[in-house]
Amino acid sequence: MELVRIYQCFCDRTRLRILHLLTKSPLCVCHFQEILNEPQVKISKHLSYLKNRGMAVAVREGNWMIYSLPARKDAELTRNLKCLQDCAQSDPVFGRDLKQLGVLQRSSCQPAAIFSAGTRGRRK
Amino acid sequence: MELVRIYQCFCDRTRLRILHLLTKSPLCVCHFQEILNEPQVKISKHLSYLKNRGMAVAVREGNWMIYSLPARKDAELTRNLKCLQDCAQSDPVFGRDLKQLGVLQRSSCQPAAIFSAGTRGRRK
DNA sequence: TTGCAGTATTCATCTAAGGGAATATACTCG
DNA sequence: CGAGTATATTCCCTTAGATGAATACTGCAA
Repeated sequence: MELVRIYQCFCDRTRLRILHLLTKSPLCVCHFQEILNEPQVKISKHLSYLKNRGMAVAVREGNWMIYSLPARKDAELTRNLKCLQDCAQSDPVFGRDLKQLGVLQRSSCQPAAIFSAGTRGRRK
Repeated sequence: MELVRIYQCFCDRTRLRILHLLTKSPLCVCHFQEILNEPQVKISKHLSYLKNRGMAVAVREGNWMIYSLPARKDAELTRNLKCLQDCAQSDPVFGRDLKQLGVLQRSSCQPAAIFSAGTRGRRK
């Protein structure tokens, strides 16, 4: 029952915000810290949790660890991520996260891998 | 964050099977026992869990307690139940549950409320 | 090398949850 | 009423998970 593992990843508020952000862009740990305004250990552990369950992959870029969604997602995950994105539109928390994400992406330092892995975008 | 509550209900295998069955028909506790082949206490507790979180409602019909999905579901729940149904098609566990459900519905005793509340069907 | 930034891990604590045995409750029928 | 059926609850145990403080690790730059 693969599905249960997905929902286990979805069933924590912090992880849900992380996953939602990941549907938009790969991000490094410190970005999550800023956007979610949560301590480093908390973010790092939730990312580990996701990685251990195959819901996220990490690549190193210098000091940064860039997390993203797995390149190949099975149908169940794809469907549920889509559903999450739909649902997120009606919850202000996710809206605020996206807004913060925009601010960050427009700001100074950006590991190159974020853009090579994800959205096209200007380097700083 | 209403969404998290939904995923908390979804993140256990037994509950997921229960919810999936409920998308098809209201059912009483003993039906879940038979279909899922799990002990009464286990079923009963998971149903309580769902009820306490507004994911199920119960009405008494004589000795039976008939559980069903709430009549009014918000958009998030509706979307996720739909997603669950889609995903369920690719997992044999859910398929077997549905088959068992069919057997039960064709068999002898049926509390009236199951049909008044849910699928049209012949009373025994 | 040293120092530092970014990240991960360890240790400890607390709480929620899952599970089962036994018991209690609610209702029906005779 | 008493017996039986269906369901809920209590008690107990065990484990997973969430969190934070402190510490360790990793790679870069001077």
